[in-house]
Amino acid sequence: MGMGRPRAFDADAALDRAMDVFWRHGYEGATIAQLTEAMSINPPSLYAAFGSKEGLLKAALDRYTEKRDAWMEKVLGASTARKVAERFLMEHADAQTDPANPPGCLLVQGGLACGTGSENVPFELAARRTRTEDQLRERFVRAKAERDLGDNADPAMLARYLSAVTSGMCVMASSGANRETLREIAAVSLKAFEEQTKG
Amino acid sequence: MGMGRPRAFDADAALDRAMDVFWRHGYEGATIAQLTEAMSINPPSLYAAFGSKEGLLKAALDRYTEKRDAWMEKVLGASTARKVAERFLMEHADAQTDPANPPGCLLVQGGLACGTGSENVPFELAARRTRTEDQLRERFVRAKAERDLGDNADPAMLARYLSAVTSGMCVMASSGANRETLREIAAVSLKAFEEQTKG
DNA sequence: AGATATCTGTAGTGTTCGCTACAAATGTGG
DNA sequence: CCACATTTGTAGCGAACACTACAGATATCT
Repeated sequence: MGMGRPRAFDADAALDRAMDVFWRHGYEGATIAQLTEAMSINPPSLYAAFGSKEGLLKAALDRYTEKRDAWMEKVLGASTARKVAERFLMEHADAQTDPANPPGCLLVQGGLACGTGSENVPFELAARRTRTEDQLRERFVRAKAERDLGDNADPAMLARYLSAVTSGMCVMASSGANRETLREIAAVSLKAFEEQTKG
Repeated sequence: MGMGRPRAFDADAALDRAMDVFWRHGYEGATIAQLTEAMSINPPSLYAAFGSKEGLLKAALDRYTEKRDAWMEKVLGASTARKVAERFLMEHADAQTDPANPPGCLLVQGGLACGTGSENVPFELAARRTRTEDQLRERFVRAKAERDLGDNADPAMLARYLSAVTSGMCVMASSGANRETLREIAAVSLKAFEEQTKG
């Protein structure tokens, strides 16, 4: 028994192309025609590999999360909670205005509100955003144990605050805010973070 | 010559219904069938009154902006820049979790990224968001003239910061954040605002 | 080499989309 | 009461949507 004709395209490279389309047009705004053209494959290959449009999105999100985890490891590796916050905010400002990608972040631009039948998509994106928030919170819990953060610091609230600010930066980036503007917002937010860890 | 059969529905009430659908499902996720059903009219009435789906969105946004302007007048009427920021942030936390509306804000949930042919929609929403930011900035310029804010305060940056935070709160609200959570974020942001106006 | 299993490209499928033709209905002005 | 202008409901338009049947191509395993 044979093992069948091998796949002629690289799945990860194709997912990177799909990510770009979902990022630029949102889940519902992206059409199969645009996706297959960007991925340089035909519809049957897409459906054989990923099952459905939503399956393709999930696969693209998995790949996005992989990259993001590597990035977060670097951010969370900073020596203090304050430096973690600074890296997180500043690198977000840069990433969201990186000309190599559409503006903002796939987890926000992908779709906050979707039509009937795609209700799962916003949930899926929210779950990935929550993952980042959880990683931050756990890092701040550690900082508290290490006496880097004071006893009255609230790791969950600090993580939520940083998550909210970066989500807001996504919205600004999607309407054309430049890198300098986002960095200013990040700088103000960092001061808020510092204030919050003093009290 | 006669004046024709009069319209049998109230346009403003219909727009309120349409707003809700766009808000909940986004521009692209909202279908004409859902809109007409919510508005309790038939497609020809919709097209006679608003021209197209995009025309309906713009009309709904105009109505939304009207209400928002009234709301902003109240916010901007506070006696100091700090109180303006506090009202702006706290009332946003409440409005975005008001059970009378879908979570978040129409100007964000409506669609940050859209498909080919609807590129205008994100621009339209962004323009309305910018309006709010402009109103805040002008209020802070006034506060500076009144010696309420110091000479080194940056009205444009303060306005952008508040705008970014409330946009971020929209994203959190859309994924289920409750009122208390948003108020906490607002409180942290208010401290950042205060810090920024001291330096 | 031959049998088998999977992929690929062509060419569609049925459904839903935004939108509209048309005729009946309903008001105004003369 | 009559001509006219506009709206209303029914019914359906062409186009675009996500998705797939099918046949030929290309690999593996015996």
